[in-house]
Amino acid sequence: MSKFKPTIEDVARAAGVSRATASRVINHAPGASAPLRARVEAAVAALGYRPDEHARALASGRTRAVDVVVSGCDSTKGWLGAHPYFGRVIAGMMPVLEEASTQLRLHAIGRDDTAEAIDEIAANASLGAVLADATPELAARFHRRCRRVVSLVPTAPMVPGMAADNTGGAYAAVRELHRLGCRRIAAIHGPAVNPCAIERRTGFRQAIRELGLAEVAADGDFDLQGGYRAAQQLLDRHPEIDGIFVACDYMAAGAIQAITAGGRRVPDDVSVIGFDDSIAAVCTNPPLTTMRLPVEEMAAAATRLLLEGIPASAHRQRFPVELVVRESTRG
Amino acid sequence: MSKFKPTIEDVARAAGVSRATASRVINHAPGASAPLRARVEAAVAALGYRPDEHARALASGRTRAVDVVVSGCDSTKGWLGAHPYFGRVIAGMMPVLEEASTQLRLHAIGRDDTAEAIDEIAANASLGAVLADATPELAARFHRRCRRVVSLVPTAPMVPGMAADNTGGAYAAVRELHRLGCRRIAAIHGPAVNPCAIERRTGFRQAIRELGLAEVAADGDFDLQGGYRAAQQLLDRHPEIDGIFVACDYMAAGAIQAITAGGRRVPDDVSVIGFDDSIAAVCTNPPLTTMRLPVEEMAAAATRLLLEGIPASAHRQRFPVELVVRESTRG
DNA sequence: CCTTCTGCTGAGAGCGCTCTCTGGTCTACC
DNA sequence: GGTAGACCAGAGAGCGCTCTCAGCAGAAGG
Repeated sequence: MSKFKPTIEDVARAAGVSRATASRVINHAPGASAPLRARVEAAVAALGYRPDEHARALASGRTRAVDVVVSGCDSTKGWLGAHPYFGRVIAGMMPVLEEASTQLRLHAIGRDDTAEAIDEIAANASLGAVLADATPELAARFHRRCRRVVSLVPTAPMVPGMAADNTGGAYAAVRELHRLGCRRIAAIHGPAVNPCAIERRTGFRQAIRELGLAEVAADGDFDLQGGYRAAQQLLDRHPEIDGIFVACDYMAAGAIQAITAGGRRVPDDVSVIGFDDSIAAVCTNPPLTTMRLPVEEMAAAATRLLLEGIPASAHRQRFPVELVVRESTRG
Repeated sequence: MSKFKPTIEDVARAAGVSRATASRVINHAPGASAPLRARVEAAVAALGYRPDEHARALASGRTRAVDVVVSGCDSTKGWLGAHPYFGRVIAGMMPVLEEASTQLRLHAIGRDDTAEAIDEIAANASLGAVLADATPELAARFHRRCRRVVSLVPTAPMVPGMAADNTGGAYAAVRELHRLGCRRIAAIHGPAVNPCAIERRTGFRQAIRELGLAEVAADGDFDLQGGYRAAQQLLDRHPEIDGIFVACDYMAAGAIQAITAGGRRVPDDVSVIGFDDSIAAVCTNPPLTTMRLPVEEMAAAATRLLLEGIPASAHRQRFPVELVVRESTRG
């Protein structure tokens, strides 16, 4: 209720020490004797003192804050709100930040005004930025400008990244469909420019080639409608298809709708494997067998890297992608 | 590339004016002549100057930042990451903040350490906080401590809120089911303590009573498994059910799975109406008819309120909830 | 007993900005 | 011509904090 906000000056006075000593105690810095330490701590508790982040940042040049950057917000309508991916990124970062009592600042930037946006983020030096879905070019630009940047999608080798094994995941998905007896396996790929989509495409191709199957594929846009249309088109042209690998659960949800709308059953007639293991995977009917993208783990690792300071060495960590069996593949 | 970060001092020097004048120009404050204004603006552009947020906040006592608070993060596993609601809140706020060049800080707080969390947020005075899912008690505590707070869920009358017409929405959903011919209408409600769930329950009851139908209902926990179990139990005990109102899309996805797993068809045997119009609604099979919660609009309005300063009058704005017809209700 | 070293502590100078307050110029009006 | 008023510019005092540096003990060593 009381409007009064105590400053470190107040704490120092209450404890009968100087501002410098109070600061030392509050920041757990060495060079303060036990008795004074205790006095200051008592004063902090008594006054309910909380350091002012801004003053601290100004004086020290460091900020207890991490930026999360979501790009491509204008191009895909409702991208940020609709796609389950971003919630997972944040959910993965939050506990790590919590523990380090660091703030999370969210930035949504469009395709065009990136320079402006980068400047803005760079201007308020945070501990660094997590790039949730940046293109390799954007990531490189960011890296050049800010240094402390970690990307969550595959990007140029010089910028640190936590990337999932998309290629291996797609490869494993196809092998799984094949193991279950599928012999006419098609793919619904993501946007041709998306780095993750590219890797998943590569993994799919590799598996198909190794298995000696014909490559049948259509493109979606990582959204539901795209999945629906692609599945429709695929089944239309290749009615013999008995398994579909879809590069993203959200598209897979659309694909399942298209398949059943076309009078076929999932998984009896067509098995479907998605990618991500997002909320979309559990909402479909039947629930989706999918390749789990460890988004939370990746985001947490990226955050830790930022918090600890990026070593010159650590670049491009790979995370395994695992099969999660549900009911869209025949048992 | 250049590590040099120009300060307002540099701008002033380059423009040949004092720091005060430079500040006036940069902040679009009155009291600077056109020629000087032009010189300062040129200097800003030439140097690539960006005001330091921290210094500005420290000096002025105001921050261009808005907090978003997500509570109940520890109680429900993966709540933040899994539930589509939060992404929509952020998506709604982002454009408004963008325009006002204001930052978005995200806070996830648990059920227990709320006092600590409130203090922390209050300490770094932002423009205010948007409470995404706070209980009425938490909202009241926040309001007492910070003043500038807007809740997105129904709450105590003294704390400003943007709330959807949950009651009316649930009422309308039941009327719609009835209009389509359903005569044995059941409900799957949300948690008994959740304010939104309570309102939806009220709306459901009111409609059922007016229609002279028997009240049949089960409880879920706003999650998929809860919806599944509730639907299973409902159909088990009341096989004659031909329509279900589910208080949240995510639960409805589970309900649809349970209904079809039990050998009935949606919508031929049982019509289902959800609530929210979240991503879950489009991923189900068939896609879900639902009551659209205008989350983005509510979040945007809340943000605007914070940005403009909350007038003493404006409390408890209500947003209409609209029917979105898809395929889980018989045509 | 004096010097050197170590370990605490406090004084004070900023960090980059805002904002009040003073002073100075220019127009308007008596 | 003198005074009031309006308007504009700059000086300077902070905002709350960090961090360097100097000072002053007391311990150790000669």
